[in-house]
Amino acid sequence: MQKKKISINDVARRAGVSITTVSRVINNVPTVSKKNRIKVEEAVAHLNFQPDVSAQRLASGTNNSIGLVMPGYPGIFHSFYAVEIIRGVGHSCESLGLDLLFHITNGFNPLNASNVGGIIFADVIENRKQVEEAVKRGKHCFIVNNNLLDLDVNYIAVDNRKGGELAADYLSGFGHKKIATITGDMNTQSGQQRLKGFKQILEDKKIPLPDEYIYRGDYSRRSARLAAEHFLNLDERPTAIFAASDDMALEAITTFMECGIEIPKDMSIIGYDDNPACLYGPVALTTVKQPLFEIAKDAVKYLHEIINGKNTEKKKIMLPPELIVRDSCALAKK
Amino acid sequence: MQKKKISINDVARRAGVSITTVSRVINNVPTVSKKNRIKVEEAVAHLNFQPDVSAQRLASGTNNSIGLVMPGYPGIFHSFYAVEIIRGVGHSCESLGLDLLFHITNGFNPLNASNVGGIIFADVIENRKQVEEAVKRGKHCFIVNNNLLDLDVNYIAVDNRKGGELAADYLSGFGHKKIATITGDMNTQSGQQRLKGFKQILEDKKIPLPDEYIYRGDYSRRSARLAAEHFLNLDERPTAIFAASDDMALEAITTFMECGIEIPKDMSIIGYDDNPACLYGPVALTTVKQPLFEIAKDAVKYLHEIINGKNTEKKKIMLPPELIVRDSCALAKK
DNA sequence: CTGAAAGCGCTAACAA
DNA sequence: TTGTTAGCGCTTTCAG
Repeated sequence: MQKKKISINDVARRAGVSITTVSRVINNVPTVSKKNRIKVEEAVAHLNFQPDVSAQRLASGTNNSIGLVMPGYPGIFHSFYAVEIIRGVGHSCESLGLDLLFHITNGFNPLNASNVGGIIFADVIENRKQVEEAVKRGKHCFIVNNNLLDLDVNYIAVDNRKGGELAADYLSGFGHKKIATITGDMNTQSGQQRLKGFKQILEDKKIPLPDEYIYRGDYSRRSARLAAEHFLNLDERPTAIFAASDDMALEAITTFMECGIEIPKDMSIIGYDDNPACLYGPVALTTVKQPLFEIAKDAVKYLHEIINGKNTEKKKIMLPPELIVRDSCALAKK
Repeated sequence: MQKKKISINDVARRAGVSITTVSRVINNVPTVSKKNRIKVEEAVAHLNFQPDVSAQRLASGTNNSIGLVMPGYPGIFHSFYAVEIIRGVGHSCESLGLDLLFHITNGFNPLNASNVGGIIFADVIENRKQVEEAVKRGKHCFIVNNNLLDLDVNYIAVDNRKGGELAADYLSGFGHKKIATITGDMNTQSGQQRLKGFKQILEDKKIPLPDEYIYRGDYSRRSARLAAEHFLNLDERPTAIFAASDDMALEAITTFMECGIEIPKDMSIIGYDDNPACLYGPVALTTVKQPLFEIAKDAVKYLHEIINGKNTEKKKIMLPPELIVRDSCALAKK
């Protein structure tokens, strides 16, 4: 069991002041005499006092904590995406002094969010219901990486469609006519949108995209290896590939190299993420960068403002991705 | 701003009962007549009522939430370790109905843990002070992956030393006499212990271990690549390598293969973690497995019991690692 | 600048 | 089986 809890009363008694004064000191209210402030601080230190957060919340009606809801589908935890979001949200909460309630959801359980001031949804996959629920309850929500356009809710995302366009545009600019793609998980908006953008550019440029050039991956390394093997077995091998994540790009490169294919001489590959873990591979990877860490940080920052009523109009933020050119793409052979 | 909060009083009024009865229904106290229970449930549903967690905690003196404190050093978030722990703790909390407060620490800020029932420390690196603080405050703590033997605190860990021994023993059993290692981060207990176990076996078997066979890595892929290059440049190249993580093992393999070295024919490599992401690489990796997910789950389970006073004696759990034999090691050449 | 007093929303005796 | 009542530890008027 816990040690006997020491409360604001104990501090007040020891400092010889009222509990109100102690409360003022705790909350940095300026109207406290220096003398009393010092007495209280001494007592706090001596008694090792920490205020009871539940009581503070109940009394003040505020709640300086936010929930991070992360879809729990297999593999998401080994994705660069999830990890960057957790990092960004975590760091941001820490620096703002917010409690971070972390929730892995299966998408079905209802969310009891009464003990958080607001919620960040890191992507929305099978848990749209939860978002709707939370909005209905009047909770402040912020969606990351998904624009639930039909819902009137704050979001911040990177334009995945634009990212797919960037990749396709870059590869076709090298004169490639046989461009394939390893898609991301098609259950995610990011996977869908990247493919959509990619397709669009090829169509615009009248570059054919046969079905066998679209391999449905799922962001896992395993799927990328299978994709690479699939492309290798094609009569008309592609000469360039857009992988919807760096992880997949790297695994494809490794697979190709094992078969004696040189990158980028024989095969151009572009990834997605700008995952630093892929910087030191066999070839420096050309990729599409999305500022995930920053997005997560911004989401927390805005949500915090919204919770405190400082920023009432809905945020709808769509950031552009950025092409990072390195060494994994080259001109198409004649 | 939030919608006006609806409270237990509103429910009671609508259901035509006292707030006590409502409270009983919420908490599944059996002594409520079926009729009243139904009335209350109707009101709860109709009003969309969710109890205020802060008030519940304050009134009941219980706290069904646990804190997960994760050291924030660079790279930990891209480590298999951190991710597995987060997954394990997260899933376990969800199934037990516990709130999970996630805290990335820099090791210096004091931890206000008054709003959690207990704390799980995922490894302890530069934040030993925080553990001592928490223990001193009478908080229930559970340390994962670190046996702070001098502190009387619960812990659950895998025997890293034993893991190092397993690896060294396995490699030397193939007749290797030139065995090198890429260590983990030497600021971590895991890094230190794995090296210690590794050294011990070589010493026992009278296999020399020159300084240049010990490369100080830090669990990053980058360090493994540098290590591999270092070993390649040695006059006396090692014929076998123990990498303190699968990620590093894989990066080393990739680097070696780029230089035309065949695995395992020319070089045996054993990793650590049994990271499934490394299963589908160029060579199936022989490795030392540690059940991280399970450890994290157990930590939550025990902590939960302890918080509820069901299990008072201190837990000191040290699990053995397990050798997983695949294809990346072979007999030393004559 | 300080303190008394009235709650915040809920739980837990206790009495009925 | 139900309701009354006294807090849980803190913040916040409002007088002084």
